[in-house]
Amino acid sequence: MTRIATLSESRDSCHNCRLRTLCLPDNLPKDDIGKLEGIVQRRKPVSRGDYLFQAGQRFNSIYAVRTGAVKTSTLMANGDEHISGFHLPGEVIGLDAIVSRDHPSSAIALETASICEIPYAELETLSDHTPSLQHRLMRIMSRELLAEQSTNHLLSRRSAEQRLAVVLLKFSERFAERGLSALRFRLPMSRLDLGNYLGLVPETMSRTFRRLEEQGLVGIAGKEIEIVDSGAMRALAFGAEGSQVARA
Amino acid sequence: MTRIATLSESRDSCHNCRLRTLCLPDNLPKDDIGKLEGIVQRRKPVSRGDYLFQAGQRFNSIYAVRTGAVKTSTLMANGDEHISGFHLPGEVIGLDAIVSRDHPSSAIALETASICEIPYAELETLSDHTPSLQHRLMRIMSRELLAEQSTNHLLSRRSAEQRLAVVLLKFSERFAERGLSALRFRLPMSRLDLGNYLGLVPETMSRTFRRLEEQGLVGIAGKEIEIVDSGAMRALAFGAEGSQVARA
DNA sequence: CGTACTGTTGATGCAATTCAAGGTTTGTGG
DNA sequence: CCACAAACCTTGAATTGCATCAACAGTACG
Repeated sequence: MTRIATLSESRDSCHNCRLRTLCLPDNLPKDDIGKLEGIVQRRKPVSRGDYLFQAGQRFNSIYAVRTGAVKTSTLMANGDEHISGFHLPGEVIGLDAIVSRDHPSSAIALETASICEIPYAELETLSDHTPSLQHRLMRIMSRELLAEQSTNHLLSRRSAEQRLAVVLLKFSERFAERGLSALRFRLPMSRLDLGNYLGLVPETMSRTFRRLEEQGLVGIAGKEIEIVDSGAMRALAFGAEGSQVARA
Repeated sequence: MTRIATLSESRDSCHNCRLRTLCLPDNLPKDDIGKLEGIVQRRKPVSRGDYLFQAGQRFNSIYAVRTGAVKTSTLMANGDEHISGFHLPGEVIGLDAIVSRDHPSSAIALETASICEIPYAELETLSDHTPSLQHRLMRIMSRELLAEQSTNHLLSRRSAEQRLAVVLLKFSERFAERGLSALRFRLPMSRLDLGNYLGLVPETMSRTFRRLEEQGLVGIAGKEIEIVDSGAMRALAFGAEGSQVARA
């Protein structure tokens, strides 16, 4: 039951993973983390453009991002790609496949990434008699649901400037949660991909980035982003007047 | 363990509920349905406009729609309502609140509705030693995730006509799943609400409905909808050369 | 060290919003 | 059952924000 950690296990273990508070192990008792570790497979790093899985492929595992970044996308009837999300370290991918036999979307590495694979059958068996893990899974699903809702929200009747402001602030938050700077970061995806996600064409992305820069809200250098006036950004992103933090 | 069903229990029980294959009891062994029934609270019907719960309120229960229809919505920073979904009999509401202590959105009856309330703490305790229920919950969450994704998809770069066609076809499907006609049905929400959900202004809704009717795709009489040419509807909704994106 | 991908800029067109006003349905109390 | 208010829905005209088209400049990389 209690496994003796070898040196290499220790370096890679969920116990010591910097991301454990975001990922599956959060709130699990030490014993249960050990059990989880028993079924997690750490695969060799994937490179930019590699598929973790493809749409239509049989669902076997869910995946947790350890380093790097991943996008998930579906192919629409006319052959166009629709990007449904970007996934940073600590996030779990593939949960939308549990209900059917097959993955509804593809997952593609945006840059070199290391990934943990968790075979779902084994995870299910383990959680059958591990309430803490079960509760954690429900909470993660609920979190994903919230994230999707907020994306809906984002796409519904907002201007290009607002969409970009919202998404930049959201990335800022997500980087901060991972111990990185909230004010200076590097977007892992192309403008094309970000535009696709936001429902905007690349030309509009370019012009909108420029407008935010001209207004002194952000600094842009390729994929490097600096949030210059986060108050004004928040005001632009969420509603007409005043940054939302202004009210008690 | 095995409960003797009284007459009134029998009429209202999950065992006999017409919706059990859509709702929580699906795929559960008889015994486990019995256990589930032990914690389900059937409340007196709510009327149009009544809240099941309000955004910000403490999360205690999830809710299943038995009859009628419900919308969920959030209030945006500027005071506007944003409708995040419409819920028909057999669907479960409130799953987005599991991760936090509070409901992120409000649930409001669109018409007289009867609702089953399931206290979440009890559901969690029960599922701790009821794998079938646990698996069912995960599958329902996964289904919700898919539904949200398809809403994102819908809002991302599609014309008003396409959005309306997609949403009408989706309602058609959902009514059919519930044993109602797929070709003639009554939308439970106002055009205002449907427009809000689709990210369209009421004027646009009105014009778009009319255009679909003029093209002979649907028949419209207030909230009564008839799908006249479902092939053409599908072509418009998911099809190749609708209006916007026609490339090689 | 060129080929393909990604990003930028300007000119033009169009779909959906906005503004304005009138019509219709729904619900409520007398 | 009617009267009346409050929603809800429709129609037309003017406006605008984003897409499209076209051309070109970086940049990444085999």
